[in-house]
Amino acid sequence: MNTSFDNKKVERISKALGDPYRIKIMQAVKDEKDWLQCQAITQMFNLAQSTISHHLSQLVDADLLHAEKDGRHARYKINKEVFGDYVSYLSDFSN
Amino acid sequence: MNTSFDNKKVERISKALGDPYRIKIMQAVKDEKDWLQCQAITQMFNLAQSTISHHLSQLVDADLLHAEKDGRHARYKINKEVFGDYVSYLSDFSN
DNA sequence: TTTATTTATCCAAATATTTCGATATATAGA
DNA sequence: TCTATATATCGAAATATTTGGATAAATAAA
Repeated sequence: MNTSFDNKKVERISKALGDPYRIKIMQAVKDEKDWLQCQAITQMFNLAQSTISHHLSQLVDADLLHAEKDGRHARYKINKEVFGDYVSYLSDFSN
Repeated sequence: MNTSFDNKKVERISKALGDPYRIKIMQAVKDEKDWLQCQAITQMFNLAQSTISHHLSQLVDADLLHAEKDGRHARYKINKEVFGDYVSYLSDFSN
Protein backbone atom coordinates (compact mmCIF):
# COMPACT_ATOMS: atom_id res chain seq x y z
CA MET A 1 0.00 0.00 0.00
CA ASN A 2 1.20 3.44 -0.88
CA THR A 3 0.06 6.39 1.15
CA SER A 4 -0.81 9.18 -1.25
CA PHE A 5 0.71 12.50 -0.33
CA ASP A 6 -1.13 15.71 -0.69
CA ASN A 7 0.81 18.87 0.01
CA LYS A 8 -0.81 19.24 3.41
CA LYS A 9 0.64 15.91 4.45
CA VAL A 10 4.08 16.79 3.12
CA GLU A 11 3.88 20.03 5.06
CA ARG A 12 2.87 18.31 8.28
CA ILE A 13 5.63 15.70 8.04
CA SER A 14 8.28 18.24 7.12
CA LYS A 15 7.21 20.50 9.95
CA ALA A 16 7.34 17.60 12.37
CA LEU A 17 10.93 16.94 11.32
CA GLY A 18 11.86 20.60 11.59
CA ASP A 19 12.63 20.72 15.30
CA PRO A 20 15.84 19.61 17.03
CA TYR A 21 14.11 17.72 19.82
CA ARG A 22 11.82 15.90 17.45
CA ILE A 23 14.77 14.91 15.26
CA LYS A 24 16.48 13.44 18.32
CA ILE A 25 13.32 11.65 19.36
CA MET A 26 13.06 10.09 15.90
CA GLN A 27 16.69 8.99 16.05
CA ALA A 28 16.21 7.43 19.48
CA VAL A 29 13.09 5.59 18.36
CA LYS A 30 14.87 4.37 15.24
CA ASP A 31 17.79 3.05 17.29
CA GLU A 32 15.47 0.91 19.37
CA LYS A 33 14.84 -2.49 17.85
CA ASP A 34 11.17 -2.60 18.79
CA TRP A 35 9.13 -0.03 20.72
CA LEU A 36 10.60 2.84 22.70
CA GLN A 37 8.90 3.78 25.96
CA CYS A 38 7.56 7.28 26.49
CA GLN A 39 9.26 7.39 29.90
CA ALA A 40 12.65 6.77 28.33
CA ILE A 41 12.10 9.61 25.87
CA THR A 42 11.04 11.96 28.65
CA GLN A 43 14.23 11.19 30.55
CA MET A 44 16.42 11.92 27.53
CA PHE A 45 15.78 15.66 27.54
CA ASN A 46 15.80 18.55 29.89
CA LEU A 47 12.27 19.55 28.98
CA ALA A 48 9.00 19.57 30.86
CA GLN A 49 6.97 16.40 30.54
CA SER A 50 4.15 18.36 28.91
CA THR A 51 6.55 19.63 26.27
CA ILE A 52 7.75 16.12 25.39
CA SER A 53 4.15 14.97 25.23
CA HIS A 54 3.43 17.79 22.80
CA HIS A 55 6.41 16.90 20.58
CA LEU A 56 5.37 13.26 20.55
CA SER A 57 1.85 14.07 19.49
CA GLN A 58 3.14 16.12 16.59
CA LEU A 59 5.16 13.15 15.40
CA VAL A 60 2.17 10.86 15.83
CA ASP A 61 -0.18 13.33 14.10
CA ALA A 62 2.21 13.42 11.16
CA ASP A 63 2.09 9.59 11.12
CA LEU A 64 5.84 9.38 11.54
CA LEU A 65 5.40 7.37 14.73
CA HIS A 66 3.08 4.55 15.66
CA ALA A 67 1.82 4.90 19.22
CA GLU A 68 0.67 2.09 21.48
CA LYS A 69 -0.75 2.15 24.98
CA ASP A 70 0.00 -0.43 27.64
CA GLY A 71 -1.78 0.42 30.84
CA ARG A 72 -0.56 3.81 31.88
CA HIS A 73 2.50 3.52 29.68
CA ALA A 74 2.87 4.66 26.09
CA ARG A 75 5.42 3.50 23.54
CA TYR A 76 6.42 4.41 20.05
CA LYS A 77 8.03 3.05 16.94
CA ILE A 78 8.76 4.42 13.50
CA ASN A 79 5.95 4.22 10.98
CA LYS A 80 8.20 2.86 8.27
CA GLU A 81 5.49 2.79 5.68
CA VAL A 82 4.66 6.49 5.89
CA PHE A 83 8.33 7.32 6.23
CA GLY A 84 9.13 5.29 3.15
CA ASP A 85 6.35 6.96 1.21
CA TYR A 86 7.63 10.37 2.25
CA VAL A 87 11.11 9.40 1.12
CA SER A 88 9.86 8.21 -2.23
CA TYR A 89 7.84 11.38 -2.67
CA LEU A 90 11.01 13.37 -2.04
CA SER A 91 13.15 11.19 -4.29
CA ASP A 92 11.30 12.66 -7.21
CA PHE A 93 13.09 15.95 -6.56
CA SER A 94 16.55 14.46 -6.73
CA ASN A 95 16.43 12.73 -10.09
CA MET B 1 30.41 13.32 -2.88
CA ASN B 2 28.09 12.92 0.04
CA THR B 3 27.13 15.92 2.09
CA SER B 4 27.28 14.97 5.71
CA PHE B 5 24.19 15.89 7.65
CA ASP B 6 24.31 17.21 11.11
CA ASN B 7 21.02 17.64 12.89
CA LYS B 8 21.07 21.38 12.33
CA LYS B 9 21.10 20.82 8.60
CA VAL B 10 18.29 18.27 8.78
CA GLU B 11 16.31 20.77 10.82
CA ARG B 12 16.89 23.59 8.35
CA ILE B 13 15.94 21.48 5.33
CA SER B 14 12.86 20.05 7.01
CA LYS B 15 11.75 23.50 8.13
CA ALA B 16 12.23 24.84 4.62
CA LEU B 17 9.93 22.09 3.32
CA GLY B 18 7.37 22.74 6.03
CA ASP B 19 5.47 25.54 4.37
CA PRO B 20 2.79 25.27 1.67
CA TYR B 21 4.19 28.03 -0.52
CA ARG B 22 7.70 26.65 -0.37
CA ILE B 23 6.45 23.18 -1.26
CA LYS B 24 4.74 24.63 -4.33
CA ILE B 25 7.85 26.57 -5.26
CA MET B 26 9.92 23.39 -5.08
CA GLN B 27 7.40 21.57 -7.27
CA ALA B 28 7.41 24.35 -9.84
CA VAL B 29 11.20 24.43 -9.93
CA LYS B 30 11.33 20.66 -10.28
CA ASP B 31 8.87 20.72 -13.19
CA GLU B 32 11.10 23.10 -15.09
CA LYS B 33 13.71 21.28 -17.19
CA ASP B 34 16.47 23.79 -16.48
CA TRP B 35 16.31 26.99 -14.42
CA LEU B 36 13.12 28.66 -13.25
CA GLN B 37 13.02 32.44 -13.26
CA CYS B 38 12.32 34.34 -10.07
CA GLN B 39 9.76 36.46 -11.90
CA ALA B 40 7.79 33.40 -12.89
CA ILE B 41 7.68 32.24 -9.29
CA THR B 42 6.56 35.65 -8.08
CA GLN B 43 3.69 35.59 -10.53
CA MET B 44 2.51 32.17 -9.38
CA PHE B 45 1.30 33.36 -6.00
CA ASN B 46 -0.85 36.03 -4.53
CA LEU B 47 1.89 37.14 -2.15
CA ALA B 48 3.96 40.27 -1.86
CA GLN B 49 7.23 40.21 -3.78
CA SER B 50 9.16 40.58 -0.55
CA THR B 51 7.43 37.51 0.85
CA ILE B 52 8.37 35.38 -2.15
CA SER B 53 11.93 36.65 -1.88
CA HIS B 54 11.98 35.58 1.75
CA HIS B 55 10.65 32.09 0.94
CA LEU B 56 13.23 31.70 -1.80
CA SER B 57 16.08 32.64 0.46
CA GLN B 58 15.00 30.05 2.98
CA LEU B 59 15.13 27.39 0.29
CA VAL B 60 18.52 28.62 -0.87
CA ASP B 61 19.84 28.83 2.71
CA ALA B 62 18.80 25.23 3.21
CA ASP B 63 20.70 24.36 0.01
CA LEU B 64 17.59 22.91 -1.55
CA LEU B 65 17.86 25.35 -4.43
CA HIS B 66 20.78 26.58 -6.47
CA ALA B 67 20.51 30.30 -7.24
CA GLU B 68 22.04 32.10 -10.17
CA LYS B 69 22.02 35.77 -11.11
CA ASP B 70 21.79 37.09 -14.64
CA GLY B 71 21.82 40.84 -14.67
CA ARG B 72 18.88 41.94 -12.60
CA HIS B 73 17.22 38.57 -12.91
CA ALA B 74 17.53 35.59 -10.60
CA ARG B 75 16.81 31.96 -11.37
CA TYR B 76 16.69 28.73 -9.49
CA LYS B 77 17.02 25.01 -9.89
CA ILE B 78 16.90 22.05 -7.54
CA ASN B 79 20.11 21.18 -5.75
CA LYS B 80 19.77 17.50 -6.52
CA GLU B 81 22.88 16.55 -4.64
CA VAL B 82 21.76 17.97 -1.31
CA PHE B 83 18.24 16.75 -1.93
CA GLY B 84 19.53 13.28 -2.66
CA ASP B 85 21.64 13.30 0.46
CA TYR B 86 18.67 14.38 2.53
CA VAL B 87 16.63 11.56 1.04
CA SER B 88 19.31 9.02 1.79
CA TYR B 89 19.62 10.32 5.34
CA LEU B 90 15.88 9.85 5.76
CA SER B 91 15.88 6.42 4.12
CA ASP B 92 17.65 5.13 7.17
CA PHE B 93 14.42 5.60 9.12
CA SER B 94 12.33 3.50 6.78
CA ASN B 95 14.33 0.29 6.74
C1' DT C 1 -10.23 2.58 48.64
C1' DT C 2 -6.36 5.46 48.85
C1' DT C 3 -2.06 6.76 46.95
C1' DA C 4 1.48 6.97 43.53
C1' DT C 5 2.74 6.97 38.73
C1' DT C 6 2.36 7.90 33.83
C1' DT C 7 0.68 10.49 30.19
C1' DA C 8 -2.45 14.07 28.26
C1' DT C 9 -4.64 18.52 28.25
C1' DC C 10 -5.22 23.40 29.21
C1' DC C 11 -3.54 27.96 29.65
C1' DA C 12 -0.45 31.67 29.30
C1' DA C 13 4.18 33.51 28.40
C1' DA C 14 8.20 33.50 25.50
C1' DT C 15 9.92 32.95 21.07
C1' DA C 16 9.86 32.28 16.08
C1' DT C 17 7.82 32.70 11.58
C1' DT C 18 5.08 34.79 8.04
C1' DT C 19 3.55 38.64 5.81
C1' DC C 20 3.40 43.24 3.81
C1' DG C 21 4.70 48.00 2.72
C1' DA C 22 8.43 50.93 2.19
C1' DT C 23 12.69 51.42 0.51
C1' DA C 24 17.35 50.12 -1.03
C1' DT C 25 20.30 48.10 -4.53
C1' DA C 26 21.54 46.64 -8.93
C1' DT C 27 21.11 46.69 -13.67
C1' DA C 28 18.99 47.43 -18.22
C1' DG C 29 17.29 50.51 -21.55
C1' DA C 30 15.97 55.13 -23.41
C1' DT D 1 22.14 60.48 -17.26
C1' DC D 2 17.42 59.42 -16.17
C1' DT D 3 13.84 56.03 -15.80
C1' DA D 4 11.98 51.58 -15.39
C1' DT D 5 12.42 46.91 -13.80
C1' DA D 6 13.91 42.95 -10.84
C1' DT D 7 15.24 41.47 -6.55
C1' DA D 8 16.75 42.14 -1.66
C1' DT D 9 16.45 44.15 2.83
C1' DC D 10 14.29 46.41 6.78
C1' DG D 11 10.80 47.15 10.24
C1' DA D 12 6.54 46.17 12.23
C1' DA D 13 2.16 43.68 12.70
C1' DA D 14 -0.21 39.30 12.56
C1' DT D 15 0.06 34.59 13.35
C1' DA D 16 2.03 30.19 14.80
C1' DT D 17 5.01 27.38 17.63
C1' DT D 18 7.42 26.11 21.75
C1' DT D 19 7.61 25.83 26.48
C1' DG D 20 6.44 25.07 31.40
C1' DG D 21 3.24 24.88 35.34
C1' DA D 22 -1.02 23.29 36.92
C1' DT D 23 -4.12 19.92 36.65
C1' DA D 24 -6.91 16.14 34.70
C1' DA D 25 -7.42 11.34 33.43
C1' DA D 26 -6.20 6.70 33.54
C1' DT D 27 -4.24 2.93 35.68
C1' DA D 28 -1.34 0.34 38.89
C1' DA D 29 -0.07 -0.78 43.44
C1' DA D 30 -0.53 -0.62 48.48
